[in-house]
Amino acid sequence: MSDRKQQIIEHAAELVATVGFDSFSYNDLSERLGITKASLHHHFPKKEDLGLGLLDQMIAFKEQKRDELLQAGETPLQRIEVYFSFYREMCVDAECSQICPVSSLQAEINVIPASMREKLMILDEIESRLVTEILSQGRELGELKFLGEPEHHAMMMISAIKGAVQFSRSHGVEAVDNTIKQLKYSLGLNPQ
Amino acid sequence: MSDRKQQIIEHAAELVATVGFDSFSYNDLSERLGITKASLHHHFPKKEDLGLGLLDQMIAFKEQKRDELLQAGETPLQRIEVYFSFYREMCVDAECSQICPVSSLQAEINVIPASMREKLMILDEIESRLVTEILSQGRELGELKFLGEPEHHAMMMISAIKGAVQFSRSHGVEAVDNTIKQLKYSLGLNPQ
DNA sequence: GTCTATAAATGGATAGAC
DNA sequence: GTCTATCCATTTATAGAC
Repeated sequence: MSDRKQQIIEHAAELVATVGFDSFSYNDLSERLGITKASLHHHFPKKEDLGLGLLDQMIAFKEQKRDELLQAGETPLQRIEVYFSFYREMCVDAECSQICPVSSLQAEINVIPASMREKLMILDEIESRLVTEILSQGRELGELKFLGEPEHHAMMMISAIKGAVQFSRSHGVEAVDNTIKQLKYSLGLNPQ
Repeated sequence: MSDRKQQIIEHAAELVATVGFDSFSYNDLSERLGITKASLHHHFPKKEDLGLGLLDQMIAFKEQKRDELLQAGETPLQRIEVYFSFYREMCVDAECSQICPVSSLQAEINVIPASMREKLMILDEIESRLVTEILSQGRELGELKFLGEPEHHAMMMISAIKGAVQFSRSHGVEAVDNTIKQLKYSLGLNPQ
């Protein structure tokens, strides 16, 4: 992947997280990058191509993060902390309020091309499996306590944390902080 | 409010829940209602006016639902069941997959007019207070068991259920069902 | 790879007749 | 209240020169 392509995708990622896929234009990218719209079309002929390129990148990034997290010598408890803080930083870091790009694309599911929907499902799968695995291991080791299937609890936690990030746009970071706190209770933890 | 205005708002609500505020056009509405774009502009000169009209309607609807729920002779436990089923039906009912219109607008927060953002916060407040109140009463009566502040647990629950509805677009209704199941555990309930 | 120029379609919005 | 007609800006996308 050329540097330029990479650069374009990075800005596209930011725009998806702030305004959504359908609401940003090649013109927005053109201004950010200082090149013309025509040049952008050279790299990604259709907006759909750009969307797919972005999703491929997101999949690679998520797989890498997952492998880092699972191969590091950390305990399930520490892993879940890292997972939480990833989302917490999402709403603090940016100048313009960002949400999880996956949430953003899910909200636009009836607007984005079908080809993008498929890749979106892959992304979901990776995260679901990751959290499910952490929860399973955590319960086996006695570090985490919860009732029901790890897979179901993972789904609830993922929904909650992503929903909270979206909510933080009107309620501030407290929405995320409080949600994380209660999710820790749901895992039998004491959120100090 | 004239019948026509009401009718327009209803279709706008559906479009916000399916494709989002920025992604539907007066042309979409025109086709659905069988009147021209110009006629739509007569009722709502700017799209922002339509958005505000819709939000006012949503606020009124939510206040009414809240009053019904709180004044009915039901227990907190039954009320929380009604609350859950409201969101569950959201992803089953529609021909085209819908999400909570509030979630949809939150995802577009950097795109919608500032005047709409204010009304969106009011909507959030109503729901937060409602769930907080149900949880408070439920714990006092011993029907519900959870640690931490009712307000914080409410925020987590709201984020989770709305996030799950959004997730159901790629994961099916099970995302919502499983999330509800685990949320019940978090309230000390046995989700049969 | 980047540019200028331009096409074709769509979006929000207005003027004025009926 | 609804229509036709029209305006202007924006958006996606292409052709072809450098």
